[in-house]
Amino acid sequence: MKYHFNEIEAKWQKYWADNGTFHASNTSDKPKYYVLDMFPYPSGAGLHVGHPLGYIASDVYARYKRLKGFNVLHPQGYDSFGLPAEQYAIQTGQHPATTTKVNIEGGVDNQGNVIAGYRNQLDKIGFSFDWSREVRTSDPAYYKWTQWIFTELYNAWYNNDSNKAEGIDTLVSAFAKAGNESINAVCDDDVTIFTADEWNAYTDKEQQTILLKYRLTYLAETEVNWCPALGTVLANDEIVNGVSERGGHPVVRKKMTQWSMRISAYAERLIQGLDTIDWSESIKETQRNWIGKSVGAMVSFQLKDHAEKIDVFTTRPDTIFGVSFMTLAPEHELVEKITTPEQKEAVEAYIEATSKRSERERMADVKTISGVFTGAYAEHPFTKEPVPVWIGDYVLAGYGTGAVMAVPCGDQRDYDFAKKFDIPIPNVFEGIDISEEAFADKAATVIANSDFLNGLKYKKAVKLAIYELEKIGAGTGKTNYRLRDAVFSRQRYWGEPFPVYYVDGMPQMIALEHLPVELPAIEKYLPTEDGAPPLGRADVWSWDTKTNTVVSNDLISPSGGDVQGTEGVYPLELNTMPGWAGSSWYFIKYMDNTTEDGSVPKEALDYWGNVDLYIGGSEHGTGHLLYSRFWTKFLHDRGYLGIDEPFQKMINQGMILGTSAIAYRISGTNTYVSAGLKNQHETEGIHIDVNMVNASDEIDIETLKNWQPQFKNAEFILEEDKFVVGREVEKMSKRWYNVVNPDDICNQYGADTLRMYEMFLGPLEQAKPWNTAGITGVHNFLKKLWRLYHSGAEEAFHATDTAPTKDNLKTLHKTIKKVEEDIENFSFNTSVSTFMIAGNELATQKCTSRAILEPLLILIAPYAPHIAEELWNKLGHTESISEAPFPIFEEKHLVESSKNYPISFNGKMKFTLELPLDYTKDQIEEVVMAHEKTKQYLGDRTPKKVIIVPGKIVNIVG
RNA sequence: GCUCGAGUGGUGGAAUUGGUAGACACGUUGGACUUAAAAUCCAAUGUCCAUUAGGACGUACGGGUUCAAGUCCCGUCUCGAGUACCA
Repeated sequence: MKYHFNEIEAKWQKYWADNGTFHASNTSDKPKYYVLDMFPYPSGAGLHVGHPLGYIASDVYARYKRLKGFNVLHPQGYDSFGLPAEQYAIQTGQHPATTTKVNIEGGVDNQGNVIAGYRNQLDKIGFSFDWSREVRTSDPAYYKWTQWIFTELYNAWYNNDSNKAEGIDTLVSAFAKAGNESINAVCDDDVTIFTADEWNAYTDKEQQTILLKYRLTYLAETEVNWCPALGTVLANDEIVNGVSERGGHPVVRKKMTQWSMRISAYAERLIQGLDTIDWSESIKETQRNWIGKSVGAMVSFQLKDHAEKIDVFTTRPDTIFGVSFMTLAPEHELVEKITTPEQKEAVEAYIEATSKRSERERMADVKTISGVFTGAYAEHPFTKEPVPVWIGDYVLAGYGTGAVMAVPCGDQRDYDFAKKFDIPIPNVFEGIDISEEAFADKAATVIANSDFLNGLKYKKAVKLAIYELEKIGAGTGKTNYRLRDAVFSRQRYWGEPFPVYYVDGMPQMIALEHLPVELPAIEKYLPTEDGAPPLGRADVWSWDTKTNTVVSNDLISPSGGDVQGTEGVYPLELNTMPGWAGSSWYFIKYMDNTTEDGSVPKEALDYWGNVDLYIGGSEHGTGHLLYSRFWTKFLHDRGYLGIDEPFQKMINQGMILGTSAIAYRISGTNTYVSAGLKNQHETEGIHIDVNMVNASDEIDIETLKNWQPQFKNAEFILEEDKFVVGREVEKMSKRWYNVVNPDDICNQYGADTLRMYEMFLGPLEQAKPWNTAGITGVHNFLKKLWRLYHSGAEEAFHATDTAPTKDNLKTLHKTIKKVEEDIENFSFNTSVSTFMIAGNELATQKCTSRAILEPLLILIAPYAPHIAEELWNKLGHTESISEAPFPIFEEKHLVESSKNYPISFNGKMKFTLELPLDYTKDQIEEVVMAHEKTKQYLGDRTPKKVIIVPGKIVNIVG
């Protein structure tokens, strides 16, 4: 009987769906295990073979954990809000909800494109997902809770004393009792001190304005990254090398009133938490860099002839006596005020010139040193000497205070600046030559020429400097973080609407019982003519506070302006939330998707806890993975979650690259040469579709001629009657014609082959090229496996109750041991090899024993579940193989009585010798030395030494 | 520039604690079966020298430690990823 994988796979996929085989229960005596994939954005292009790699790995692990007796939660869903659907909507006029649905469920869009649908593609691969828990972030039932979390963040502040987020009401009552002086909160820099009496005398609007400076999500005019091409603002992590991550469009700085998330409040806990989770060191390092913690001091320099002080942050307060000038960012607010009339022209010209340079130019051009003297002087806090104040664009407005105390002897940038403008470079290091470059080695620092710091090493000097600064009121120890608050508004349509309306310009939250606030219908998915976001086009987009519903804008008081809302109807927020909003908590929603109101009951939260294993790409290192951790910690603080970290262990799968096929065309002609002949001509490489090329890199000329018109009348120079193409490894992309569709692979070889081959390609975390040619190896293995169970007459199913032989048992148990170790270490590629070896050995042994064939199937089931189910069923089982227990390894079957010792001479293996394992060193030496081959290799030399490691090796030295 | 990771046959890769380098596959070559092809099966396959027996070399490069190094140490080169005036 032949291995009809298509029939078998369809049959078992249907069985799993019909029987709810992989439905996870929220109550179980078994230990829980939560395996999660980063959910996909359902794009119209569908999946290529690179996408399911991580899903296959997590599926193997999930299935393995089930066999090991765990209650496994393995859900899947869609991150279905986002830019591509909206861009497509702008182009085609289709509602993004429609195209998103087609992209997930399959169908034909109104452009006539046939879309396979993510769900259909995923189903073909045979994943053990519990689809009853599916989430879609664009589903109102889902984003209701995204909106709710937003309101919770709004109604919270961060108390540094308790080191957690608290309800805003505790802050309000503290203000009413004692003002804000003793409040130790994370808040905006510009809050002023007020007393309880002052607070109580403020109008409601004044109070609300102050509270916005404390809330964990807040409305503020901030300088944002505006991308004109996309018509929206972007978060820092959405910008790569000064251009937008999506599309590569230029980004400019612009002041706008936007919602922000006070993630900076969690900077320290986000760093500390990394020590408690099992993630790769590289991604932890990425997060640490992004958060950018630096410990140092704030120092104030009093300006001469001005009341203001310049505050600077420094990590080297120990070098304070080395300060010979200060530099402000050109955008610094004091620049205008302190510039002297003589310098005014030069300063203004400089500011003008730098503001014209884009972020990108500034980054590309680090070498050029530029700056201008303001004419102003500050006073050194200790020496009282005048310190000239310069401006320079090497100081960034966005980091620290936008000003630095320049210590040219200890900082290369300050050094270069001082050299260029002939500013003195006082040396504050003992025994260090600074005539060539600055000296920045903290460990080797001994301070000199620095009054009370003389002779001290780095650590002590820092401590003493801070102590003295505090004593004279000129500074204090401070830890600074690079992490900025995250802008949370997007001027887009296809995102979560904010549950916010405005009364007299002040934001008001819509209560949970009235959520979700659903996206309104609009005509066109573009900004309005006067520049408002797309939601500005909605006619029914106002909040009626009497009915708590969204109503027509016409119901806002017709007089408009300041007296809006006289009817209790107010305008709703026009921005939507960013792409990362929905993905910041989706792993929680999977824990229960059955409740009427969509809430996740506490029992489910407590039972599943955090994700035990998270698999996904490392490209989300500074976005999704940071925001999810932030929201988890926040929800933890507010008592909604018991866990403090969302993802306990994470594995980042490597990218699967395409192996492009290149045909070589002789330059200036329409003649193509086979790859072996290309060096005889001047040629250019033309990408051709990899799906037309066979395993030997040959292509049929007729196929190529029919592929694209340009080949129709082309000439071909063959070698040995064959036309061979070149190969190149590059990113899998339509552009290079190297995309391989998993559906095609499933049809031609089967899902089990696809699954095993993806695992066989190489280590999970490593980037590796896909080459369909190699798939026959894995496919042949599955065919061999099938024959192992069909050894009867006419290849009918055949399994016997005969006792297994010693060799059978040895093969089986060796396999159990290796496969179990491999899965635990996520070394899936080596376990596929192990199966092949086991298959080959058992075939050689002509094993038909049920006692071997049954456990073998269980081992293979996580990798090739369909064939395993089919054979398991044929063996007489009525339950799914996923209910079976994982076989137990027994050492006794592997115990050997002898070892094939390698015999080396001076470390080089020359021959092997089979010897009993219970031989002592002396016995081994005796046999080896007496062996004729030893004498042959030794010749007339006398061995100096014989190294014997029993059970391992013999090495004869001499 | 800095941080991290990686360099092993024609190709993907294996070697988990220093102990037989190249498992398992792909590809290639030869053979069996077949009218033929496909499928299947068998054998060979790191490089070089040699008719064989066998020998030499070999894990990016140069050193070192060790009886023994792909593995440990020092230096160099190349590639990839992240980050980039962070005070």
